[in-house]
Amino acid sequence: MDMAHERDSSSSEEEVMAGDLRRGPWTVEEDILLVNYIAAHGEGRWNSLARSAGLKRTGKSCRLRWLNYLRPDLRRGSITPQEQLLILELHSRWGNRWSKIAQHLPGRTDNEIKNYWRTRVQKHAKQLKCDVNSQQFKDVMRYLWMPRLVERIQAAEAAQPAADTPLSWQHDVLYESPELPVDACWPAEYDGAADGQLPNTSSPVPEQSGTTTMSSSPSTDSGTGAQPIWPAAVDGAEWFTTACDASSAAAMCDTNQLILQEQQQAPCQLGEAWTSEPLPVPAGFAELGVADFEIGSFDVDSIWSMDDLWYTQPQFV
DNA sequence: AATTGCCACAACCGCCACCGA
DNA sequence: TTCGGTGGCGGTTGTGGCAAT
Repeated sequence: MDMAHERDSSSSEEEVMAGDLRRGPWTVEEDILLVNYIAAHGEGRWNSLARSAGLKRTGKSCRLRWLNYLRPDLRRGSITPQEQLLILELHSRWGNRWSKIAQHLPGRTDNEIKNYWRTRVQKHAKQLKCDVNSQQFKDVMRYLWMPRLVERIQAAEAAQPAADTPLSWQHDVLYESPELPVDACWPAEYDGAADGQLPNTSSPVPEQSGTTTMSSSPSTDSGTGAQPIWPAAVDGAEWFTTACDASSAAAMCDTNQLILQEQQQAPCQLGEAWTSEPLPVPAGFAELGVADFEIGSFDVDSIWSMDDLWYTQPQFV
């Protein structure tokens, strides 16, 4: 959306004046002022920047406008399936830590991700009549939406193979994550994974020692602390290995591995192809008709209620 | 054609942490 | 140690666009 740029700067009647400060939508002139000033003087010291640039805005407003809209490295356009998948995964790990999640989606802002979550994901949770943070909804994401997203990604990549696929940058942002020191968390089996080669899937991921910053990341979404979203029977990295690509799977394995170790669980086992050994998807999941969080793809009338799902497959919860 | 309701997104608000004086 | 300024973050609200009626 480009409301501010489409806005007639003279239509200021809805803009609120608070003292000498302007509020409401930004005008083209204000944007130009801000961009030019930052180009000449750089970011930071937002309050003084606002005054020096001649903007009748608060420093906060300038900062937000720059970070969320004017920054040149912003990635415009709708959230891709790859990004959706990453958001789901990272949110399952960190909860509503939007800025933290945004750090792993180049060009996306925390505001954008937050809006995506609220407008798409929470909407579907509401349609399913369950809490977005409930285990039920997380299972729907895990067993239904995320595999479907992966299928879409795979199909798109098969149709248009590229040297630097979206999943490659997804790997990059996870692999290069400052919280995931390479030496500490990137198993030797994954050497070359970034080039699209499959890891040595016959070897389990080496045991990791110590804790990481992951352990201190509070999870605000479930109240259960950091929980790997993957089922215990089949680890998430497996799931991701064959369903996505090797590099992303390895990165996912790394992060999940760290969490799993904290919980004294078995290390993730790479190798069994999720696509050849599918997860025991509960009966009814496949018929839900829920592809992803794209607008319009969700026909609430065609799906079962969450109660139906779990009452018919209670052993799967 | 007009109205209504929903959706997505930009922007704001309140709180908090950090930092320097 | 205290305090004010600043910036970051998550939650919430306001608004334009658009589809449905």
